[in-house]
Amino acid sequence: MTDPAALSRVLLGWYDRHARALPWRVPPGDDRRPDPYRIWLSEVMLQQTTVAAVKDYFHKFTTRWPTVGALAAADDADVMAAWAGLGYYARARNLLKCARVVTDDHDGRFPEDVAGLRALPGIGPYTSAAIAAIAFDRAETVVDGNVERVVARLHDIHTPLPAAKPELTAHAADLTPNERPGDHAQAMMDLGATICTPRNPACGICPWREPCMARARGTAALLPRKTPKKPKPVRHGHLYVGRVPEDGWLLETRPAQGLLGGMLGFPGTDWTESPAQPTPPLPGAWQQLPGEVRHTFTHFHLRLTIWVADLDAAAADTAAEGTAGLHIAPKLSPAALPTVMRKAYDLAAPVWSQRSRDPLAD
DNA sequence: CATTCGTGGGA
DNA sequence: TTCCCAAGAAT
Repeated sequence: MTDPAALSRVLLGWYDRHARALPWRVPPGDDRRPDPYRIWLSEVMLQQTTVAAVKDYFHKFTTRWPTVGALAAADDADVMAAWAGLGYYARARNLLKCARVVTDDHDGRFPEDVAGLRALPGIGPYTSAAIAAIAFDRAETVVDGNVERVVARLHDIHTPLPAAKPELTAHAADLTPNERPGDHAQAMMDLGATICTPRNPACGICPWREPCMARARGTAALLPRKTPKKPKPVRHGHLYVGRVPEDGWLLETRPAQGLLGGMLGFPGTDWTESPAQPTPPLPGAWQQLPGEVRHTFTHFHLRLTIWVADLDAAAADTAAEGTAGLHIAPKLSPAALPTVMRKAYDLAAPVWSQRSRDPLAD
């Protein structure tokens, strides 16, 4: 059974019985069409992100912004704050750009073809095919990490990624049916997520256990091969958590480009491999906290020294005006911070709650 | 083609 | 502790 049509038929049969229930999914057999806005939003959130991590954010976004038009009208800072903690913040910036293009230039409706979708901010080869297939039932081929793994095993392909990508894509395209292409795409990803997993694949209950070449040769768990990744260097920096009476905080909105771009955070030094000199963002009685904040990004480990100070409101306000993005916020919701900044908050905040219990402490 | 860009959970 | 990785896109 290596006929692609037969393979897809078997896969769809499995999907009809085992499709995962997901907040953005219309179950197989349900005649309703998915809402393209919800499919787009979920696919962007799911880029390099687990279903478990996405669920609460998806609910929060669709409740607060039920339509693409509502999202397009949102304030940038509100969307960035709502995305805080999910990571890859360029996605949130592009999400807003895309919502505004769709609203302003496409009459509030998403393009239904891959080319039109692909032209939108934050929508690449994977996401354009996913939206076209799932939301509009186009016979497009979706290739994500799951599909790469499933196809590499089905055909026992040992070429390492990313060099193997074209070959894997060709095989995936061969499997794509003209009937129910959206369900086929989701079935491929469900199979990879629940059966054909990276480690300990459950080959014994796989609907493709018979045709799978890697299972026959005992190589499934070794695939797909990947070129080794470079080690992560350690970077160091200083971060300054300043408080202003009564409930104010010294914060910065980071530049729109680069790491944590557009996100709220505490000011500090650059993060470099050789430890930098402490350099406060403005004058004050800065005190170094014991310990440090450790955080790992995609391509480096970070160790931050945290400094705290009580600042004079008027002086801080004046001084902050001299630096782009720096400002005094009347209050702070830690949930609006990216995780590395929330770690700094968690380390620094007890300093003041301790002082309020014991005013004589200094 | 290589690099940049987050985070949390699991082995 | 450390490593891997998860429905990738932009440059």
